[in-house]
Amino acid sequence: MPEKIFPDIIQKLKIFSGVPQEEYLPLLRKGELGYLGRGQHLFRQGDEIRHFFIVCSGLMQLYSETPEGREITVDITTPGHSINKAEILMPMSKVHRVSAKALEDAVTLKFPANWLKEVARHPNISLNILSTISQYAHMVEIESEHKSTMSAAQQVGCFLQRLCVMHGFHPSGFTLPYNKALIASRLGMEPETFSRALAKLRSHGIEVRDMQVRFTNMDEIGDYICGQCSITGQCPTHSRLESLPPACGTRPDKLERRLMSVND
Amino acid sequence: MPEKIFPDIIQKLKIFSGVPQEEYLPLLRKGELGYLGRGQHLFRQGDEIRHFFIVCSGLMQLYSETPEGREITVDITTPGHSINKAEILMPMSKVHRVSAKALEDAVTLKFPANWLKEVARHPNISLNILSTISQYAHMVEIESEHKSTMSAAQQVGCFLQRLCVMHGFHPSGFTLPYNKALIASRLGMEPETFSRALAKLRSHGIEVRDMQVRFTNMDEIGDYICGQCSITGQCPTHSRLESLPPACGTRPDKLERRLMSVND
DNA sequence: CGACACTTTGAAGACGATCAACGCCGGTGG
DNA sequence: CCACCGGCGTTGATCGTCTTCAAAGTGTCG
Repeated sequence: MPEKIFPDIIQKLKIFSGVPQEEYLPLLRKGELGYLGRGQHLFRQGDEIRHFFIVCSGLMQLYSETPEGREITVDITTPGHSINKAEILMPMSKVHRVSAKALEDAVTLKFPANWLKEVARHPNISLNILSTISQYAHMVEIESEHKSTMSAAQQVGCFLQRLCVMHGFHPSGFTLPYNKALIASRLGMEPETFSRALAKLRSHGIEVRDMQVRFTNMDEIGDYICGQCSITGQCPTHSRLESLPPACGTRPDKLERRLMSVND
Repeated sequence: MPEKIFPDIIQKLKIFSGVPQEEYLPLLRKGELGYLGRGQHLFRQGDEIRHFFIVCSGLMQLYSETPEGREITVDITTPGHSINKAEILMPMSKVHRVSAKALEDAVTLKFPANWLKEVARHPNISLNILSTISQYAHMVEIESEHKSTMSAAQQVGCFLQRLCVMHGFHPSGFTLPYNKALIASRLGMEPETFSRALAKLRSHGIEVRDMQVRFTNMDEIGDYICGQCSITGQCPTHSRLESLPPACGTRPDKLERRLMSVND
């Protein structure tokens, strides 16, 4: 009876949003609760894909390792999110491309892979899954873009703001939900670079001391995060942070090309 | 009657695979043919999302522009692929995040956005859409990872091999389907960097002269492209290219950490 | 032939990764 | 209670890679 143990989580599952409880509770009950200690793995890169998971409590880190031992954090999931949708629904992948590790004691609901394929035949649920995968793809695309266009400081600034929005924190003061080394790895940079980025951001209205984050210049933080960056409204990052020395200066010829392309 | 004009394309549409023709042809006929000259836009960054497209002929470039006029190529679609699935199925995005431009004269089938939402209620079609979006997300994720772990030369090598597989080219000699500047932009690097990367690759069994690509060392090119890189089989890139000077040397402490983590 | 787009090559500079060292803290054990 | 240790974060110095700027080579097309 997972809905008895984690009522708040279970009621807000995105993949079941809009589906009546009496319809999806029986489906959910087919899941098996699993308990993980901090540092334990849910699965590892290279393991066969057998299960679909919903995280009920605890943070999970999805990461991949290069042959040389470099570790890249692909995603960090919070309770209520699911793991493995995309891999299971992609016909030709049989093996996990990433490892999943508990960053703290965690509880998961585990389903056989086929369960998801069955459930996905349900039109409403299928649309929900489509929507979350699309959203994820969107986010990855944007971050990838940022990686080639923004300096480390800009990326960090953008990330902190997204963090604030997505977790519903208060911009004038919140605590980082995980440590800095992890965030750095999540952003594909070294801890040293991350640290130096924070230093640069202080003069731009983003203050981080220990684990405490504070955005000043609140007037610029409006509806939060633009289409460029993630969701809706105006983007404080792209306006505020552009005064940071950009990763690379603008090449005038590109600017010209852009202006010329207006009238084609 | 699009199926009369582009029979080969229409019969191989991924979103309809496994669905009987008599079922999807009526749906397809609701589409409207559109003709684009080279350089014309299908839509632009910031436009409202109104349509779903299937490319029937011609290459389309999806790209986004930063405020400074830098142009990032997000994707290049070949005939038979669709454009806009993810954006339409993501509830909160109302506006295109990227522009779509014809790289050559092109023909598209155009559907109202709602058409896709309707069609997606069809269980088979919905699974097909899920699968293609998952695959796309997967690819973006991998390339993003590559961006932080591989040198420019390694990325280019990896890309060329994927190109060869995905387009079904013969590894011992094929022609680049689009120019080098475009590939560079696709990989998020400058044309100069791309050019220098090709020079480095020559001593590693990948020869590119003008638009002609030739892989030597064929014995290493097996089933092509590993789970790390994209699809199935063995990955020539990760084995062959690791003798290239890596982007950054391996840090022994990380290697140790990795070896230690084997027994937890 | 000359204009133009594309590619290549060289030289300089900027940025991030790396290496090393230090400060800070919480926990452990004497 | 204090000394020691390991994990974490910061800072400084150095180095490699990619970007940038500049210039020259190649090809196509009018």
